[in-house]
Amino acid sequence: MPSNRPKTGSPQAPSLAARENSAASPWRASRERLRDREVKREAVIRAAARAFNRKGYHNTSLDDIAAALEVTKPTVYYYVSNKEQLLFECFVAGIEEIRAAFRDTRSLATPARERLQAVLRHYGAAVASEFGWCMVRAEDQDLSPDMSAHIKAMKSEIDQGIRRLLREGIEDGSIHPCDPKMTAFALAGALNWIAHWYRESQSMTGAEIAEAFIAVFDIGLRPRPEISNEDPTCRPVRRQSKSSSSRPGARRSARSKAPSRR
Amino acid sequence: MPSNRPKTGSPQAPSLAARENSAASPWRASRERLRDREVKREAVIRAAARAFNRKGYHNTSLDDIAAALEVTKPTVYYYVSNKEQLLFECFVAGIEEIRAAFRDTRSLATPARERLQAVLRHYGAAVASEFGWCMVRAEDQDLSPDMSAHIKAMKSEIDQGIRRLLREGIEDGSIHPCDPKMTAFALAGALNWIAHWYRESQSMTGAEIAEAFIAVFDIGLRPRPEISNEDPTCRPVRRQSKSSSSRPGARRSARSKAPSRR
DNA sequence: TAGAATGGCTACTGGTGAGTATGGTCCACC
DNA sequence: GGTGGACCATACTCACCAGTAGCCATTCTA
Repeated sequence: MPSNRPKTGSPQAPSLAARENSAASPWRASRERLRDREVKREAVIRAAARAFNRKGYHNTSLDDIAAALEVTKPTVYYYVSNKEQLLFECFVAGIEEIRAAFRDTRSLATPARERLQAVLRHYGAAVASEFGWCMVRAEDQDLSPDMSAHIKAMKSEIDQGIRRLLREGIEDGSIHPCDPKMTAFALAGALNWIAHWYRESQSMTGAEIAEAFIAVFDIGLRPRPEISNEDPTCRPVRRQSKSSSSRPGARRSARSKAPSRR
Repeated sequence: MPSNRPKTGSPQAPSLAARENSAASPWRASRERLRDREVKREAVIRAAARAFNRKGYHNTSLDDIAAALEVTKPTVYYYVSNKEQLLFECFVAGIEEIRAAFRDTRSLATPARERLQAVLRHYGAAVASEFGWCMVRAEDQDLSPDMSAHIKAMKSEIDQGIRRLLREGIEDGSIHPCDPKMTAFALAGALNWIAHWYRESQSMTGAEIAEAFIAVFDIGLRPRPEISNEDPTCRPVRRQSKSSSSRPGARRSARSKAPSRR
């Protein structure tokens, strides 16, 4: 195995994405004697994620990232070794969420379809998160073979996890027989794509989008005589601000004004 | 409206993607007195698409593209005005396929669900084509506001087309009531994502992948008592080379030990 | 209080790649 | 047999940006 495999910062840390989302530069706090290298390092990574998200990896210079933090480029290099590593760390921060989702559901005793849905909800939330762009778009071509291999392995792990849940669901009867491989591709693709169009300004959260997608995948397009429009799983997604009338086809009963949890 | 909207080369040409796929440089032919500016221009665009596809937009220099054609950079600039336009042209070449699919199906008298499926089949083929990467990945951030707006408009047109088919399907009863917006996102996302993982070496064509996805979307994950496993729509996807027998549906096929490519 | 970390800055290097100035060659047509 | 234009190459310019050298200030430690 390669001796210089990329360091993941603190691999066992609870997850960068999970922390509270302070947009302010911690350098100000540093001046107030509060210094914590790890906090700053994470701020660098988070700033990078935001910049990549907004302008793309190649259109973001380390000067941009430094400027966002009100420091200079060498300061950024004080916390990360290079730009590539920055992308890698963002990727890891994003995917860690999904891996956690798999760990959490593994112990549940529910049918596989429900466990799969729980995973997909987390998946959607992760993709719509600050690190979603990096997780989804980190390209082989932009990374060294080492890191590329790492990323590929982690992606494959997620893919295999979904396939496994599908197989289990087919076995326990909670999922209609299908080709696990292609189905996993379709599910992951739909969710990954969220990173391409989702902006935080959107009226829905990532989990809500995932919920809507799950409904689509669950029911399917072909009419289901056994499920009425009243079924809550095919309710229209709720919208917060704009055209509140989402006029979903059919009677109107389907509206049901999804009880706004949260 | 902006005076300098990007020229699309020959907008009414049958579609660049449709032509035969000659990998050879036409400059050799040129030496043999056969000169056709348009043919060369398309060769440039196709070479660009191939390079973008393989290495990404930012990792591809115009020198690379020129080298692939056995010419020099100024020659490339003789046919296109800049790199950005190259990306734009590739995008247009890809999306034109999908627009054609909508035009073709518009006249059909079949239920909307079938028309939608026809469109999605074309969609999948287009995304897996040489120009798929460019179509799917052309980023706002890499393009001038002008071109970005153009691309956004074309993408929106496709999106709206899918939503319309969904609404029609809900109305004519061929599609189970759903939220057209989110469903369109899910469908398009799954198909778009093909561009991220598909390589021509794959054993399936784009249309075959689309077919498999359609089956997933059509039936849904939740078990359907009214559809047996024998139903052809939930057959495992056929593969060409390896297990050549398409061995449709049925018991053990569900496992299908998805031949771990590579 | 020396001196060692620590954290940050200014000011650079070196490479890459988009785009161009200029000029040569071949052909068509007069 | 010369002239103009289409086509393509050599050989640049210029800007941007990743990454670094070296120095300064502050804080911690002995």
